[in-house]
Amino acid sequence: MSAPLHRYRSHTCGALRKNDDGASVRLSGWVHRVRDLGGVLFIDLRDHYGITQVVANPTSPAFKIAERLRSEWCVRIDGTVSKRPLSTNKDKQGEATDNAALATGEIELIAADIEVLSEAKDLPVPVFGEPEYPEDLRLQYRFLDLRRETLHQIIMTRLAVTRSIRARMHAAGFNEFPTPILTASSPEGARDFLVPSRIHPGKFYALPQAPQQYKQLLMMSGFDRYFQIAPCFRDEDPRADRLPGVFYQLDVEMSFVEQEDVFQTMEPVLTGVFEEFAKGRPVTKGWPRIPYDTAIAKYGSDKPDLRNPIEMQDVTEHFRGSGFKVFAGMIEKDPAVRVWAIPAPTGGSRAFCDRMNGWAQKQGQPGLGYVFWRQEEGAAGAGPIAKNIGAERAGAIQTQMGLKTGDACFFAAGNPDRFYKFAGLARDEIGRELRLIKTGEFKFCWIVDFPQYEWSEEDKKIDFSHNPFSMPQGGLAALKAADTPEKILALKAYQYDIVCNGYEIASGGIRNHLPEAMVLAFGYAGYPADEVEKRFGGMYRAFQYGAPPHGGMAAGLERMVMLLTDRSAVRDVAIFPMNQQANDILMGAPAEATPKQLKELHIRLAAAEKKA
RNA sequence: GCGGGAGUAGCUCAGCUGGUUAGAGCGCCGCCCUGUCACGGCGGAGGUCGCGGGUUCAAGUCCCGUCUCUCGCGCCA
Repeated sequence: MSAPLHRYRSHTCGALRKNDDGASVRLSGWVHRVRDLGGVLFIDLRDHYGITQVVANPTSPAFKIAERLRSEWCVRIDGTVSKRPLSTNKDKQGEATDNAALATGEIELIAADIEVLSEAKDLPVPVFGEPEYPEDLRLQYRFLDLRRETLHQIIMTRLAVTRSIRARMHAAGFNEFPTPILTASSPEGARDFLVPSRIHPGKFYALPQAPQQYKQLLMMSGFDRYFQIAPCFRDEDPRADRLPGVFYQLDVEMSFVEQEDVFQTMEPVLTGVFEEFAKGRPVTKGWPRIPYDTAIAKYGSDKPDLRNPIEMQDVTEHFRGSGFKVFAGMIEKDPAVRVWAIPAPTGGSRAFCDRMNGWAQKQGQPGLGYVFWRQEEGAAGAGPIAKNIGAERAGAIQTQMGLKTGDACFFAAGNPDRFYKFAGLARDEIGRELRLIKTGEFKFCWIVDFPQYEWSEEDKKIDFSHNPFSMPQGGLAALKAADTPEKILALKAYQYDIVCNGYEIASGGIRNHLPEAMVLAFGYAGYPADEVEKRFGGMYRAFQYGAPPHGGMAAGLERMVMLLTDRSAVRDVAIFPMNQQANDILMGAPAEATPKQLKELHIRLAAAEKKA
């Protein structure tokens, strides 16, 4: 030990072990916790790498300084490593998160000298422990929140996931391309964040909602396989699974591929990433491909949680002309009306059925009809619907659904276009209430064959249902053959989602790369050819010069990390998230601009004009 | 834009059909304590009950308005 000590540390707080016994070392870190016993004082010293217990004895000059230390002061401590004399803290079964066994638990540092590097005020949010703290306070003091063990580890997991994705994508022959952040507004989709131009008065850049057009242009440019962990900016209201402002996507595009090629390439990448970070939790091998229509019919959702075993069935025929006048009347009046049966294994009690009925009313529905089967009535079942439809129909439903005594079945009737969502919600609720959803695993599927178009009730016109850049199945020929609104609405797209545990984690498609097909496709949605050329000028032009068939997908990074780290909100896995009002309350954004800035940008605010 | 929930000490929350000086735990401060690791013991400070108005002899509590946060719907190609 003849070399001079480093100014701040010879080791990290996670490094020392019992074979370092007797060594003179220097540590720097934060005061995690102080336990002052009067005659002896313990400091848990923490840095990124771990925690080391420091002991200050009253005979040491360090003792006086140690008595002053408070939580989260930043200090440098010199001392001698010592095997712990009595109890160690290595194998302890830690209950509290902060008190899990320490890797350094067999040693401690006998303090000889302590230097206070910087003091900390009283903490608005504690770093020690995991108490509930309001989110706005945590966001305002994000730097303190990030020091906390759990959040610190979540962020490290996020970084590791990102690293793993990059390695796997590179190994699969992809290259990572950065794409512009200041770009043109895209007329479809979410609201843009706009950036005013100083050089061009009255004109605006837009932050990309996704690098969609750039990645397609890279395919036109002959690069073959693109990926990027790309920031995406969308000015929409957030949700628990949707970040306000910015989120990151694993964005992928490949040339000369069909849908199956994208599946074969990406499924192993994502399965690999999930298995790497799942900590033993099972991950679906060989993801089922579920057509969109099937998903709606069986699960009432295009992002079904497959951990929930409930599968719905169509039982319309059992209610047609039945004594249950509400449903029978609906079926009579509108041929599109279907009746969903939502089986509820083990849900066969009046109390449970009533509870579900109450739940449906809270959702704004008139109720949720049901039949439940118990010993007394046999197949005839019990409950108001059972009485109305009679024993024969009730028995037929029981047979079709494969239900046993002690089970129940709920019924939702309506036009599928609008009503499937409620059936899906009921399926979720029943699964949750009956604890049928197996936690601790990752159930993946592909949702395929999305419709290319849908009828927009609001605009009274046909519109793209998902991605306008997707190629319809059957390509140009199918587009040309769709000469009626019915045929247009029946077109399926090479468009797919990856769903895991009820979350849409990726979305993609095979793109429409033919200018003629693009004009046709947009035309059906009401966009004239000259507008397509104007709005998507760069891409439309590129399509004229030998566009390769191509396709890809984009996967939400935060959603994947959220699932892997068992969080229920994507905000937990973002490093510096904004709050639900899209405020960055740590940095104070958005903020007012100075008059000088506004003038340079040729912006006059209505409020300022009023004052003037 | 719409609907649900919340707002009482720095934090988590209690506070009954309106009724004397608004409480507890954690945190903070002080004192005691030589083997703790959620250390322990004793004491203390700390409140415009989100804000504004109203009803009442009396409002944390009831009514109206408003603000903030949060969850969901709309929206999210």
